[in-house]
Amino acid sequence: MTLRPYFQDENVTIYHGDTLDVLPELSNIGAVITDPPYSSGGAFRSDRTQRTVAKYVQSDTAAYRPEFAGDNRDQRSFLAWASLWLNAARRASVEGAVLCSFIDWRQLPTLSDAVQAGGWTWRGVAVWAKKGGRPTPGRFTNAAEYVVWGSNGAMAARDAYPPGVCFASSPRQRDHIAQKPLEVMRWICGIVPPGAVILDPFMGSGTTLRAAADLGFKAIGIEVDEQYCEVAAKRLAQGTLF
Amino acid sequence: MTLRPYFQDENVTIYHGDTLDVLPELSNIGAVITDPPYSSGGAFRSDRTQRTVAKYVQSDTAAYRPEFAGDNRDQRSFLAWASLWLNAARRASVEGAVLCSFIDWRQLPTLSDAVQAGGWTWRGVAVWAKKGGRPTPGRFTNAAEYVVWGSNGAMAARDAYPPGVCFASSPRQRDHIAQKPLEVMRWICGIVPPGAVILDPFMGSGTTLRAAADLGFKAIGIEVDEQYCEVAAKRLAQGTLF
DNA sequence: GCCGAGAATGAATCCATCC
DNA sequence: AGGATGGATTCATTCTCGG
Repeated sequence: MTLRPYFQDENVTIYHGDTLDVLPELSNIGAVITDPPYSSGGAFRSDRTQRTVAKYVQSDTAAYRPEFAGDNRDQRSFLAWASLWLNAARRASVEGAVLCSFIDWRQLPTLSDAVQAGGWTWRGVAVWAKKGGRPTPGRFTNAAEYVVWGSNGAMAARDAYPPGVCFASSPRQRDHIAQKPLEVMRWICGIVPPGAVILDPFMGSGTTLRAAADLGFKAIGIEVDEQYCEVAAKRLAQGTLF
Repeated sequence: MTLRPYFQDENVTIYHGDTLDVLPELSNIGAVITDPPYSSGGAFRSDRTQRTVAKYVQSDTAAYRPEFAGDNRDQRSFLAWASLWLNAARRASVEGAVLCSFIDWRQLPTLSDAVQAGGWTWRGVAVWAKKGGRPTPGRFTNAAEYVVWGSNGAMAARDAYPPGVCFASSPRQRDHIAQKPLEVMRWICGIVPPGAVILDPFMGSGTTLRAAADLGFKAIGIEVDEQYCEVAAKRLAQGTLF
């Protein structure tokens, strides 16, 4: 297979395609930072298999945001699939590479299993504590997302001390339902060794690449949905910061 | 078996004994709030089986704090044991009772399994974000503990909206290595329906009972180690707040 | 420019209906 | 009976707008 980038400049490369097809073609990755589909959202299977907009977007008046793919797996299938891409991403990575994957509370245990099944050493959990968040009567407000992180074997010592918890609001203006704040992705990049190539196998609107490029890293993104490839390419070409 | 309290006043009862022996004698519990031994503290069995003081206390000049029991289980054994006490605690609980158990990142997935194996409905994860925390070079600072929470069947609706993240420092002065801040236990009590009896099956130095009593709840504590029964009884008798 | 009031929004959850 | 659908609910934070 020969890969042709959807977009490329001196720092950033975007591939349009399924992650499991593209990953085997890559190598020399120093850090995998990503926000995969959670396949979450509700106690019942019928809730989880809704469209992503129905599951995750509450307001009718919210600006239109398109669906995203791959968010309808059941628990066992999510584990198997996550183990696959995590293993493929590790094989593309150098010894000592870092992995950071976002997840919600419901899939955190399953993802931690998948990380280890994929051959990574699980090293901890970091927390994005959201300001705001939707309250539910009589329950704890669901106000955090989690970053399961680890490494491909031993990690080199390094003089950096990224905090374990980041307080930040969801971005007001978004191209993707699950878009992360730039501030949060910059925080995660604090774990990356200088000079490492950063890979996001579920690029979405490209916040990881934007943060990586801003911080002087080279970065590669993979995205299955062409409309998000376009959004990300525009964002990176324009240097839009939000 | 007849239970004789180690300590009792109008709001609080302490039983000295193994939780698995005492729980079958209890009933009418409205909330289980506890901080069990994590059996964590290292990637290897030889790390986990150190004495608790060696594992968790780094400073030589720290005031002497006694060992605590039940912290040496491996992963599978932890799951089996946690499922046992969680099930026993649920059997002592009323329909709709709430469960909150502290845990660290390493055992969070296992505890979430045990909660469900014990018959509780898993409803989420709340976060205690610690101020400070010990930085490690090149890693995310391990600066959070987690509260796996759920209920015994359906929960009654209630007009309360406890936050999902609590930001608080570890107590300066501690009688127990794993002692939680009173502020954190008060926060957790925000999920408890008015009038519920609160149970802590791993009482330790009694912070849960102290917070519960301060907020007007009746509370029951179980502790296997007599010296902690004494510490907690003193704390509750004196009304010491820290 | 600053401040205060009003409005919008969030990877949500539950439950009654409908098929 | 069980899956799918749709509506109601909630508050901290942030944004907008006017004075």
